[in-house]
Amino acid sequence: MTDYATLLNESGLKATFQRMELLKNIEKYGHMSVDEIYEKVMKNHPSLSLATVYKNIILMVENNVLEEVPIEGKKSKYELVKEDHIHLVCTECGEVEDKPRMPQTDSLLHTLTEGEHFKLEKQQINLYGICKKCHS
Amino acid sequence: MTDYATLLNESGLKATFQRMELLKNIEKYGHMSVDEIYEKVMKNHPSLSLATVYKNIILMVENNVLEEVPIEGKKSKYELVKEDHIHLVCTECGEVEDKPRMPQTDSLLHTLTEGEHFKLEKQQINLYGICKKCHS
DNA sequence: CTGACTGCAAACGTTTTGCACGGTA
DNA sequence: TACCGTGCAAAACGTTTGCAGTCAG
Repeated sequence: MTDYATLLNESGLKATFQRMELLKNIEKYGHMSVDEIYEKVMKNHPSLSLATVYKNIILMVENNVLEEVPIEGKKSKYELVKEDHIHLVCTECGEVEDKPRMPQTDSLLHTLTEGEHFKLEKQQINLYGICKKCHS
Repeated sequence: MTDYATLLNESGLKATFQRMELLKNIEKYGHMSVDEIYEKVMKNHPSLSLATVYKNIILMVENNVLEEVPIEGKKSKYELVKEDHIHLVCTECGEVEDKPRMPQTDSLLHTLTEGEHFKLEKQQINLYGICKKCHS
């Protein structure tokens, strides 16, 4: 789908096989922790080093290709950088689902920081609960 | 201020000196990471063990006395459980400030999960940016 | 008085680092 | 070809655990 090689190059990073595999899997599964990524990529590329995964995640976060999703009581997950959205986090199975952000939300949050001398850079909304699958 | 002994007992926990010191410091500073808590409490109680800090934070989170505040790229901070609010996180100095939550926000987020079969339990809003002090 | 809590030290898991080799541009 | 990226192993770090002694209820 996405052209990962171009994405990487435009972000100033070399397009190695390992990096493209990381991106492919993260896009496929949506949100993944470091070891989930490691396990998945290992299947097609068993010589992959966990150190490489760590180095590249840090690098791609710094270069705005990936974004960290910190989650209460669990290890952070990572997702491709995309337009602002909300996370539905299932407290049972740990799955994270994206929801589009309503425009009203945006203006509401901007209003909040106005007159606060707080230079807003980024918004992060996580809703915790039980997802469709687990709620039965 | 708050009667920590009562708070602890009502939560089913013994009111030890160490626990009350943790709570006193967390309330005083608002939001603290594990080692910030450890360092501060150590000053008045040098024999404190880091293991005790860990054990008690886990316990107090489980018993709804403390709440974890996960933050991008940093270690989680902990705060006293209180009514819903928004976090302003400074990306420069790391300080976290509370802002009261507007009622509209609440209904907006509830609306989002309606028809989603997502049983909403808890909302978490973090706004990242540069705070008053750092922005000069 | 008894079970729960503390401090210590060791164990454990996760993340980072240094280095020799290999691959991208 | 030059430099950046990879894999490996070791080191560093953060967190958890087990246990003997202590304390709150």
